[in-house]
Amino acid sequence: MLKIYSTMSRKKETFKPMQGNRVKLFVCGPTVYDDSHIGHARTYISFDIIARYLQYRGYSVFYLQNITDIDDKIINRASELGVAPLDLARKFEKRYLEDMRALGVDHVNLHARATEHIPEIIAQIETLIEKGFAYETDTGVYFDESKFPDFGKLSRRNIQDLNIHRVNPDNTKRNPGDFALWKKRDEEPFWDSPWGNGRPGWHIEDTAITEEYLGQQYDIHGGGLDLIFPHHEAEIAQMESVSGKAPMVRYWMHTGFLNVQGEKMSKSLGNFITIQDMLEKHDPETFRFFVLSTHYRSPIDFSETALEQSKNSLERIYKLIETIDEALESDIPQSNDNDADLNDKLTEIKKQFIGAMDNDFNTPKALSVVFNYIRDVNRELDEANISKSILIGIKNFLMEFGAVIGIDFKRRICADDKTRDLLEVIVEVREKLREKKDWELSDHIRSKLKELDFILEDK
RNA sequence: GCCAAGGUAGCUUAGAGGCGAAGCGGUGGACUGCAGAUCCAUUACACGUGAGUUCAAAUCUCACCCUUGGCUCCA
Repeated sequence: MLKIYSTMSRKKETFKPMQGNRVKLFVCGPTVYDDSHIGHARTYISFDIIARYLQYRGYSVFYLQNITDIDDKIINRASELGVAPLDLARKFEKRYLEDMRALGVDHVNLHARATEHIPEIIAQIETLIEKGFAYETDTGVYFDESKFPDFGKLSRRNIQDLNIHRVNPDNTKRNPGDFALWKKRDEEPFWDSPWGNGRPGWHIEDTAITEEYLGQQYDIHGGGLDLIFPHHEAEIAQMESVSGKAPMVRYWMHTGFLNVQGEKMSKSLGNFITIQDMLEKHDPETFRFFVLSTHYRSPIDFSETALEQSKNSLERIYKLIETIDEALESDIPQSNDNDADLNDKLTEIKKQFIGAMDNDFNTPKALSVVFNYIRDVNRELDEANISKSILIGIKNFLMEFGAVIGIDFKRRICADDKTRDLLEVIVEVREKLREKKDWELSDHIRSKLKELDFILEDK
């Protein structure tokens, strides 16, 4: 039975989709004004694994993500660079999508741009005005926080506290905490609206997009911890006011922050790492493993040593797959007396794996289950007490596990055909030397190959 | 100030009243010409401090110490 921790209740709740086994999942996408960083990667890998696991458990998942391609940050950055805001947004959207592909994050079914949903945004704002939740001033249209008493229910704050902290109150607003639905602007880019030229506020694009594709109520809404307030709070206020229905979503899921060597990642500290920077030094698989070795809600600390540990741990799984493949090509028996026991064991491990993941996607626990099993399998292999039929079952399980965490354990071979042929020749020659017990020269070849990043291991 | 999350072996992380965790790393052994991988053993009487509840506390309660984060730019 799958349980999901919901930020709304601050408890693990039994997961039950609104509609049979269909899961409607929305995760807040990036504002595309700069390259994505490894914190984004953490969040989107986490939700990628969550979507994958839901599918593994038999749910039919529709995973929707917005692209915020109109926003003050985009406009500011574009004017610094002297380019058109929408051109800048397209450029970074493209880079974002490339980064995600490189990381194996590929379970989003639909990306929806804010600027392609202006009519839906305007319609929602009109409804909010009609229902008395929003009002127009000289500078824009604002959501009237005082009309939505539930404001703050997700972040557990009260409106009084919030009003103290408002930094630059727009003095046309009724309450300091009221937030913009529509900003009246005559500078590009702007769209025509019932309130004149302008552009949407920050929060409205998500509710317009989710209402369009998922409806007024849906199953899971995800994002980084930093979005709880004010972004998700504003979304709830907008959507529940528009629809008159609550809750807007049944499960609110938030990922913890990624820190760099114990500190928050920020440009001023000089520890800001983009996904592209990170991928120059590390495999995407290593980074995915690093992400899933910590629970998605906990903070995770990025460091070179942590990545090194992840790389080495991951190696253990690759190694076992290789060993199994070799065993399958050898002349071990198709089946033996030990099969029944080992089959039971495998069934038990699968159960434990599902048990771990069903507990709010506890990937570290799932890993420990898998690693425990790997040691057992290695022992059986060492004792040569295992049949082909069992090995096939084990390999299938490992590959299935890989599919859930988004890592293909079939090792990628990067070398081209010619290089591979050349390596074959070298290995063959070295084998001859070893037959002649010319250890000095064969060790020399092995160490030279290692300098070129080819690891040669004798049986 | 207000609100969170956390302090578990050398490192990274799970667990959340009884059955002593997983990986990485170190050391020793088996195997190997050597190395690597693998296995075994060990590092390891693990749970921030002090009190309390309990037959039983890493887990519950209280106090305290420390760390990090949020408080309308944020994944």
